[in-house]
Amino acid sequence: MTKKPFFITTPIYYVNDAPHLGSAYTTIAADVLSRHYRGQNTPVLFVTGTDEHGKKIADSAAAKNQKEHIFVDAVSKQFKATWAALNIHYDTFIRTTDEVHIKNVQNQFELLKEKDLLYKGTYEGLYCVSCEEYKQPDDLMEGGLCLIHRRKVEEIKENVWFFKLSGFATTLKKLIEEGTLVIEPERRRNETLGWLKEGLRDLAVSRSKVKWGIPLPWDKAQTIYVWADALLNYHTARAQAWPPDVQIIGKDILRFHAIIWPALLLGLGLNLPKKIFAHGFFTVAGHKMTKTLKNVVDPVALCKKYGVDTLRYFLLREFPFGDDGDFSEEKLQQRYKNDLQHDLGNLVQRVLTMEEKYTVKIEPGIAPRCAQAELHTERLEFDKALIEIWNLVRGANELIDREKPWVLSQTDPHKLATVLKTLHRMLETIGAGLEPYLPETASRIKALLAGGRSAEPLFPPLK
RNA sequence: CGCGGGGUGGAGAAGUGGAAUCUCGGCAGGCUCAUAACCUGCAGACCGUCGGUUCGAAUCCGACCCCCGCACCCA
Repeated sequence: MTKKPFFITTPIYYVNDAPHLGSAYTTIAADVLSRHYRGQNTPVLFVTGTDEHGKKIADSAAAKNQKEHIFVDAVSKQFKATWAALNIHYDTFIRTTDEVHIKNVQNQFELLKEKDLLYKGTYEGLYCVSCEEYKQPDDLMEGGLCLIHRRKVEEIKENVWFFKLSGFATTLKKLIEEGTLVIEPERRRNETLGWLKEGLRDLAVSRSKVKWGIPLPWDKAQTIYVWADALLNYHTARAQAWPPDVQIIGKDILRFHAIIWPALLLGLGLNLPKKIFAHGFFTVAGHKMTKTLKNVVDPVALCKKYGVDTLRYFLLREFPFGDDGDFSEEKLQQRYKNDLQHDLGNLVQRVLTMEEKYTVKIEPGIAPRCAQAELHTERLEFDKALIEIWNLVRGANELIDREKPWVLSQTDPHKLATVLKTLHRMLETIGAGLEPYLPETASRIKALLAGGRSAEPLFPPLK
């Protein structure tokens, strides 16, 4: 019997623009987790992808004078290229324009209808004819003017299909409280329970005015609401791994994943994901990262400048996954200089140099694992896992200073060999522990320890 | 209004009843195997405010002040 793969998902990313640091953050975290499990010989299903329907995307395509499918092909490709640049090893890349996904969404909607969970109702809202979309009262200027077009929004009604979300509040609350559906960090769980306590409203799950989307099978004039379409991607990708073990999301989309998504699954009679983990957000040099501020950070550019592993390290080390934090290139450089270049890079260099200089030959061994780090990784405490590994790095540096191999080489060759062997093993442990986080560095360390030479230091000084 | 989170040395954080910890930065010293790296030590916080519980509170309780997020745009 084959073991059910450990099923990890990221959200599928909306392709109305190129990938940015935030999507990279989520995806790197998922990659680290899946590399960790693969390293334990646990089969993994790691799914990511792109969300390609909806009016915003039709608009973005139109702005470029492109057909929708041409546009989404291009951006989706860009996401794949970004993940390749970031060393992300996913198993499945789902696109919501995939034929198999469209079929699946339509089938699931048929099923919801059969189960009497959909009904036709009236959606009312403030509509801007120029934007062709509904506005929230908060999004409007005084006098009910659309911010973008400065024209008065209209109160309109349309007939759409509703999902009976309201009926699931009690069940969801129970499932979350008893821990069947785990939501982490705890504050996000509390937040979700708070929403449930306030009660749920039924959800409009079709749109009569959005053309670029999946048609409702029985009412082809309407398309399926993009979030319902998008959430079902996880089910399309399921393989033999249902349900997901961990679904990593950003805190902004908690409501969709902690409420709408499980309600849909309950409605469909499917098992719920075991855990939903909502991570925090970056500010950029203290400011919210938004397109209007033009401070959106391009992860690929950072990789080119500092190396993939530097970016992966910084993002996961700088602050706890789940908390908010701040990104700045200065901070990234600090981390590079202190942690990677000086602590780790220099340590590897000095140990290898001593082995060579004092002609001590050390056979490759089986490195003890860093169990503490692994435990933290499984809890998605990536920063703590890295701190554990760096405690080993620091420990090795301290050991060198304490034992003074350069003295031992004159006085006690036997002890010298023992000390260098200990250090060598420590580096093996460090290298292995780093594999999920810094895969490139880990394999370079491994090669160096096995006797390979390299002219290029692990982390050269920044220019 | 309400709900959720948060306010700890110059900066960023850990710490949920019992000698205030870590990293960066600053200062001083040591070492020479090493990528001007590494190691050691020092200075620096009355833990948002006020009040309470307790032998004892950053940690529990109450009030208040300030910051951030909150339903179909967004990792």
